[in-house]
Amino acid sequence: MDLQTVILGFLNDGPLTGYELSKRMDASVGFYWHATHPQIYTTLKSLAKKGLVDFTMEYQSGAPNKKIYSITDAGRDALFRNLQSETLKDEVKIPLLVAMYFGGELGPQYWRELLANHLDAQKAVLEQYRSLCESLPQTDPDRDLKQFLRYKTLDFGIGYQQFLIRWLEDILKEIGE
Amino acid sequence: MDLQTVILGFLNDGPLTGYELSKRMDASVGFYWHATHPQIYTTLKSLAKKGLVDFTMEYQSGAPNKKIYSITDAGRDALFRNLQSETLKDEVKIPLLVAMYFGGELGPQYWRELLANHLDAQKAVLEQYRSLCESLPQTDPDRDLKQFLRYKTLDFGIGYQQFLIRWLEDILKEIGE
DNA sequence: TCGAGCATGTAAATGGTTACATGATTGC
DNA sequence: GCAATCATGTAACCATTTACATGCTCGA
Repeated sequence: MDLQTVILGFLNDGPLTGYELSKRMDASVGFYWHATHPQIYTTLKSLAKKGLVDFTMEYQSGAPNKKIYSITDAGRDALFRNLQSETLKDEVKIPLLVAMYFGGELGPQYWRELLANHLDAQKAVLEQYRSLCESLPQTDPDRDLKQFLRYKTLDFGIGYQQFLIRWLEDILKEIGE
Repeated sequence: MDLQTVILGFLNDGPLTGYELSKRMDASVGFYWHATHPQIYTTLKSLAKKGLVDFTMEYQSGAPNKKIYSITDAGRDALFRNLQSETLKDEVKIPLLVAMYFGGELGPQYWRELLANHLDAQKAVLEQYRSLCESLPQTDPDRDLKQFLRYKTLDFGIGYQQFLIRWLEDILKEIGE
């Protein structure tokens, strides 16, 4: 799985500019696959060179021009081939856990403060996910599998945040908040 | 936070070779910060150039030579400076969730099978963490904060796997296993 | 004798971040 | 007038992966 597949996935829902792609990613898949805008623009370029996407220019007077990208048939083939042929190995880097593993010497006061701040931040993220959740229709899998699976990826984010928050609260209780 | 900090963290517990470092990472911090062996060797080299670690050669007849790395005083300073000055932004890439977001068209049968396989794999990982957990002493934070925090990072792994497994089981129930 | 584990690395390529660079519009 | 948002990209650098490369020991 790579950024190319993610971008093809978005374009499979309809044409988008690089900018819109970037925004959309930040607001959905971005929570479990992040990309910056230079990365997106360069990847779109290389996808176009391979013929997996194409684009039309929209010239706007009094506003920046737009390059509207669409997926091609070859792109659609590549998308579903990639989605199925995945090793599905997660890549995870959580600096907080590294710091906890090595930073015992920083003392209980340091950890109380840092974990309390972290807890607040994670609660804010949970609220963000919950408000997203309200705008998303929940359907049953037989009716609309696609929508159901998308809903479940957001549900994952909410469940994960809830787990994280409980875990942090437990630690804070134990080291005496 | 970067690999340099992680390596300095390990060496702060005592001297190690690149190989031992690699093994140790795989069996602990590796679950939330992974590195391959070429990465470790090149990072050790650059840490040595900066004077944050040094090494002694152990020549072994009838076995490969060892380079045993130790942290220097400058390295220890850098370690605790880095641990404290972290932005703590997580980096996460979970291909399964991307595939779910874009792969609704693959059909219920495909997802039943894939998720069931994934569930088995995650249960195996949980067992692995649990057996690690048994070999790790659990102390209270006032006695040994360092050991307590290390225990909690493993506890995170166990809690996360449990959450993941429940989440997968729920979905499988809903799409009719 | 063959594979697994120990032990070290380099090289090439890819992936990703940060900084640079431009320029219009809209609302405060 | 300034900041934010829209909209595009390049360049330099750093991080990471995969493949290549070597060679010894020990147990099955």
